[in-house]
Amino acid sequence: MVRSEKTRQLIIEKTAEVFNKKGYAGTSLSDLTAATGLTKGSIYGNFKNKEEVAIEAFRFNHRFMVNGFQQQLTGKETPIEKLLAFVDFFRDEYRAVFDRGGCALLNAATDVDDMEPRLFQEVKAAFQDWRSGLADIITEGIDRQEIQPVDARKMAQKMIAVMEGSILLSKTLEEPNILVDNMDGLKREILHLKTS
Amino acid sequence: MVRSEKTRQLIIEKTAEVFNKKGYAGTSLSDLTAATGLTKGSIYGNFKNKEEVAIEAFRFNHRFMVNGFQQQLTGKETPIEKLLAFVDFFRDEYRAVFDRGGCALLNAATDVDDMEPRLFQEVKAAFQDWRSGLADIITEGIDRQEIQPVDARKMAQKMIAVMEGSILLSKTLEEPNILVDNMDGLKREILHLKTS
DNA sequence: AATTTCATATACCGATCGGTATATTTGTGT
DNA sequence: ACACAAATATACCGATCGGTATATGAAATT
Repeated sequence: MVRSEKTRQLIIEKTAEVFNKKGYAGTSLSDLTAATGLTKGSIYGNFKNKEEVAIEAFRFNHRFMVNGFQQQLTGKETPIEKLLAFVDFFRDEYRAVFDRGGCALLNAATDVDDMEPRLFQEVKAAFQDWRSGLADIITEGIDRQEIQPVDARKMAQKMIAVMEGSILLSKTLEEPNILVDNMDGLKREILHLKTS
Repeated sequence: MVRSEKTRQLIIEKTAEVFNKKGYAGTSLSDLTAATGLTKGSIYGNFKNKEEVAIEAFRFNHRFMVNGFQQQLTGKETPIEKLLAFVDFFRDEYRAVFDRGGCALLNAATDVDDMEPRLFQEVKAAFQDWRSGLADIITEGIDRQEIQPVDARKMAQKMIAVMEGSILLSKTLEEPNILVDNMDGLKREILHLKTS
């Protein structure tokens, strides 16, 4: 990796958490220089503007979560197991998520207004991908006759809503148990989908 | 109402939507003067600083939702009916909520970092009140033997999570049906709590 | 109607904002 | 060792930030 690419990655990694915690408008360029130890000149030598840094930072934060999902998914064979793995990521890794400022999708979705359309599209696409991924797993389970014939997309949307809403409430009230309890409830709901 | 008090109310009413849409850091004083048609001098004659305007704006936005709940609750007698009324507020009035920038609690909770501790405490208290209110209704239902003996607080937390998460997803994907579907699902869940 | 009081507008403050032109440094190939 | 290229730092830009002192205006008191 050439020098510039290394610096670019450093900037993304170091600023991702700041953007996630303080939001786009709330993060200034001096926040970025403070977080990276670099100067404005160096940042603008590697990025077109603040928005581009924010987009890459969001992608990094999103990838962090996707990687967490992937890790929980390793070895899981059945669709039911896979669905439970998503829920377990938040249930078991909430500390890592909270320490980084919470779910990047939740934060970015509320933070971004119409002033940053590119970032908004990123967030929207991320949610759509997540929904598709979950729906595909559910559909596979239905095809395999391991899951009752439900509306896969609707079930996926409900799961995302419970997960995101629980993160919000749990983090705001500073009560991790809310997340744990709700994730346990969601897992029970998933298990009830099994064809018995 | 004296003149100053009227102006104060005008500022709160006109800026509440701006704060809800653009967030605390994203809302500048020129946004406030533009929204009100007043000048900085007038605003600072009625408020100590920007934070104080933001706090009152949040209270206004919060009250807007509480009023909506109250309206849906009028005439509802049984605990089950009351719980359904909360869900129906979002199900049926989502357009009003979305037009104002979404749920004020959701927005403020993610928007506010540790830089605005007073505003954060407001949001936290609002969530706690909401949870208490719902839990009290559920407890009443259990006492009346109209609702199965569940953990009232946990059920309340789950309801809030589903409602908030659904608003987030529905608004971000610009698909109102997500909210409608999830609220219908939540209502079914509530009805299943009935002692049959 | 004159006076006083209180609210709003004007004009300005230093600081910081996002961004850029240019100088300096760093690493690399010869 | 030297020259070149690429990357980072310095110094600066106009604009806007949140906030304030003061002037102007409108309402209420007498």
